[in-house]
Amino acid sequence: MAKKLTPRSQDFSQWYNQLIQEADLAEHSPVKGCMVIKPYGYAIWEQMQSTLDKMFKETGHVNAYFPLFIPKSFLSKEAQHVEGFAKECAVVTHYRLKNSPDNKGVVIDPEAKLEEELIIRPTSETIIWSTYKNWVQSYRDLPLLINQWANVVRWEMRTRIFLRTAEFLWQEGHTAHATQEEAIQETLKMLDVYFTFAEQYMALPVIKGVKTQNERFAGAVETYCIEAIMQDGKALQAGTSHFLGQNFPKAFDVKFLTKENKWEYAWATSWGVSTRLVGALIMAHSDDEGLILPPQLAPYQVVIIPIHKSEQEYQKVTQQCEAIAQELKKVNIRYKIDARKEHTPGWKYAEYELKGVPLRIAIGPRDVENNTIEIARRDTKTKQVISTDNLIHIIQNLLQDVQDSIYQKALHFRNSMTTRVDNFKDFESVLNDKGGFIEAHWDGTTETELKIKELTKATIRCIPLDSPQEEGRCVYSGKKSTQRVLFALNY
RNA sequence: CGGGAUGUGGCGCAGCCCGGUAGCGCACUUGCUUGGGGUGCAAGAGGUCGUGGGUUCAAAUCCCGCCAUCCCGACCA
Repeated sequence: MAKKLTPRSQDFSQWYNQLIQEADLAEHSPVKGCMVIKPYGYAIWEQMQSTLDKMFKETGHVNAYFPLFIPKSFLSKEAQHVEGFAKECAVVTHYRLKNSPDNKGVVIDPEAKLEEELIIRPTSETIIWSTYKNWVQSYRDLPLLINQWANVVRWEMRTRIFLRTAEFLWQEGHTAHATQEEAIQETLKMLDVYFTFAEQYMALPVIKGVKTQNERFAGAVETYCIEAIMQDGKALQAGTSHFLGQNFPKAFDVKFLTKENKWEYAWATSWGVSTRLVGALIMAHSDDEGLILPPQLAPYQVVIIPIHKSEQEYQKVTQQCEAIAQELKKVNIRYKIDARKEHTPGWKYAEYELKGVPLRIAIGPRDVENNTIEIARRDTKTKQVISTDNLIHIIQNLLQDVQDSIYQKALHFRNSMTTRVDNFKDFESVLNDKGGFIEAHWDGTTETELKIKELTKATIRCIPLDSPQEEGRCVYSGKKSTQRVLFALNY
């Protein structure tokens, strides 16, 4: 092996950065915090997109597109919201450039100053609710179930490729409902969609929970989330779903007439996941040899590599590769044949391991004669020679097996990295020595939460939805508590 | 946005302390060779030394500003 990644155990973030570079996922752009998503990285995002998009549509949502630019004044209509985002907004002030007087470039044309500055959306609640105002008049117009795929900009001080970039891609759902109950149901329904997507497609075990007041989305009444643990023991928020109450409808005056002919404000939700999920996928499953992708999201589920010496062998072997590919195609398995002559098979093995392709098929002259193939799993690095009889069935099973076993592996890891703690000394030592999720009692106050954060850098990732009621004492203050919450260091 | 480190061909690095006109490995091109775990040999091509100033006869090298990346902190998906 010529190329070696820095081992995870030695330097996790260096491993992460190198993996992204070597697997050809993304690279930095000249602007701080921005990334170029390269074709292979984007292909993973496209898999996520198409899966989620289908799930959104199955739950009754439709796509639309709202503009990138938001009038500055819109942002300030919801008090909490502006406070949350003001510090990280990019602002457009002019609409024209001109040649500089010394002819050495371009300068902003001072004549072309905008009357009202435009914010580049950090999220679209304001522009969307200002639009919904015109769309909602009667209870018959509700619910409004709209999603958009878009880019947003948040001017981050400290960036990390995929996990926190200044510009990122995401989807944001924005729904309007006639009743509070329906909006809450929608919020939870979409949380479930994210949960299913994470668990079944990303093979990523996640905890459903609700955010504390302190961690809540600016402008939300309640923020729900799914939280995952990464291989270095840090938590990552993988998706959020907000019940927005009537905050935005009131700020933007979105009212409707009920059956009883009375005016009421609509009830709102919003929910989103972003390209951050690509980072989550990398950090959850991959190893020191490279990426490990769950078959459900891998751009190629199977790579086929012909092995040959003479031209005659090449013809024979690639013909067999093509025949098998046709079978894969029939059952919608995503595949790639790499018949390039400029690289040896060994080189290609290493390459596709780096890129995390779940299954690798190698076919050589001996295989053609014997009607066999060699098939190797990326996750376990095991390989076997099997007959081409019943091949598709075996591959389908293997793909399912890889999907299941990387999920199980991640689940075992999370379980082993979840520690129940009942005093602050243990809290600190577990956090320092081991990391991961800490289940502990908390007295419910922001004051205690902030104090713990100040002392340990750990935050409350969520109050798990399925966490049982249990009498206890706050791990920090010793005050009474009825439920454990999840603490962790986080991305 | 504060503290620290770094920036030399696509990638990884040496050269900088002690100024004299840029080198190594991988990758790339061509040819032969090899091909079931990153083949081997030979010949080639490729660099505004992040960027803008300054010092100097002369700057990758010394000084200052800026930009970006990485790590730490404050902030945040």
